[in-house]
Amino acid sequence: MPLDQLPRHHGGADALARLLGQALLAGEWQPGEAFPRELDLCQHFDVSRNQVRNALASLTATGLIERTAGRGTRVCPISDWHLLDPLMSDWLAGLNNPDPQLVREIFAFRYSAEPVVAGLAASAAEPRDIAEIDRAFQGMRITANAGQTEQHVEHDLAFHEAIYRASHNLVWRQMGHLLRPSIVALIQRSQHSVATLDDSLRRHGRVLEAIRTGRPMAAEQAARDVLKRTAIDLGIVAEAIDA
Amino acid sequence: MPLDQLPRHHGGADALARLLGQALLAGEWQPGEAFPRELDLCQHFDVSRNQVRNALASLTATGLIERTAGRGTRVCPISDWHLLDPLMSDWLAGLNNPDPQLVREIFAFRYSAEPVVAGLAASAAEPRDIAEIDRAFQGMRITANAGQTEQHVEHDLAFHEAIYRASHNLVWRQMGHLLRPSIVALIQRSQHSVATLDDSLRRHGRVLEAIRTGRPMAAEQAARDVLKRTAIDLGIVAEAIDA
DNA sequence: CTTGCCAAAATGTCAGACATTTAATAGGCT
DNA sequence: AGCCTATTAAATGTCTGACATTTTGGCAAG
Repeated sequence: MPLDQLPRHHGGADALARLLGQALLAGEWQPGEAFPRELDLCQHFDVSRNQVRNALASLTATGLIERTAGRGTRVCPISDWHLLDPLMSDWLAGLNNPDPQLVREIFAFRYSAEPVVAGLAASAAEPRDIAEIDRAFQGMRITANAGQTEQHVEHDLAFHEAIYRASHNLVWRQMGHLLRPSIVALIQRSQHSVATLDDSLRRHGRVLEAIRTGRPMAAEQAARDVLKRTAIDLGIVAEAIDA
Repeated sequence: MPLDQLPRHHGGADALARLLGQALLAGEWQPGEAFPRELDLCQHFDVSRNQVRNALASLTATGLIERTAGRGTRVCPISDWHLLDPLMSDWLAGLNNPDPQLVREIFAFRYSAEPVVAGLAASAAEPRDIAEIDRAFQGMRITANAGQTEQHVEHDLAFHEAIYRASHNLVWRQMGHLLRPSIVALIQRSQHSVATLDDSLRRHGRVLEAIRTGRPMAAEQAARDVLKRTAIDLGIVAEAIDA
């Protein structure tokens, strides 16, 4: 609501869309509330109406706002947000402190979906896919120490995304986008001790092994185990539920 | 590629985006191929450059095309398409003869995902959700004869969408959009005899019952059975694999 | 109290000129 | 001949101002 509290921006319409989108994702406006008018945005950010309109078009496309001629611009309820839009995932991943509720929802999705995806991957993966997963895994191993969390996270991401790709299904592959916000939230919340990193690595390894040997059931279970570890690190569940 | 073969359109930029989007989905252009220039589109459809640019912006947002200044507009490969974008689902559902490959991919996704969703629904559904599913089911029952396929399909859609909603997960709910193209393709391909309709109805009923009584495992299995029936009707697998 | 009309305010649209980026091309130098 | 560079052409991107359309609310007449 307080437009004045938003920072100035640098860059084109995409940067503006990102700024406004992230403000909306952070809950700066309540659903149903009115969004600032075009001309106010022009004035505040000192950009042309063109750029504002382009940015607002992106926000409309992601279901964050709804615009009608004469009425104005209103903020949509969370249930209307297109969480699967890659743009949205990108904005979410760049958010400093995403809504915990949202993080939990996305994680709950992963917890139910990723075992299935791993199972499909175990059935459908070709040597090239396995090589890609393996490369990401080796990357995780090498960077599994305190000073390289940045690179470790990238390899972690690549690992999971490669599994989605290995499912060889167009729809599942699209969902790989959701991984980035989920995993980025992970590092922002958890302090990876050496012990948990080692444990996490071992569990990832079991997923890789199950996919490599083509055992869907084992892959499902292994993926579930990885996510149990992740749930603990995210602070979603208390420690020590599983073995 | 042959721009001249596209029909004239009536309506605004949204209608134009729909027209072009469906042409792309129908495979009128090969991936990597060049897309007509803005001014050519303006001339051919006799609309302003604004409308063309808005339409092309939608196509860009759905990952169908990629635009770069100076270079032009090129068609993206299928793997880049945002199949989960509601706009895309809408266009797909309105397509007369969608790419069989695409239909199969979407169905394969549903076959792996929907049992999980039904299981979640069995765990999380509240009375209101169950009432909604039940209402859709009764609608299917009433319209289960030859002359009312139109309404029957709508109730069928409502049934499955209600289950996605009953999962009470923001991400899964978004995926309900994919149902429409999938189910619309179903009626275009299969001639519902009275016997298959009755069978399909019985299987849907078992899903409802499992969700109502809160049995996730049973719901998973029942959902799988519904989709096996659907696979036969879609011509994806031969008859009579299951009981 | 209701109805109808008008005015204000917001988004949507148009037209034209201009800016920027990219690719191809022609030309000159070694 | 071959390579490097400057120029040109062609496409998308941007800006600006005016105008159109839709919605809402208020005001006045019935």
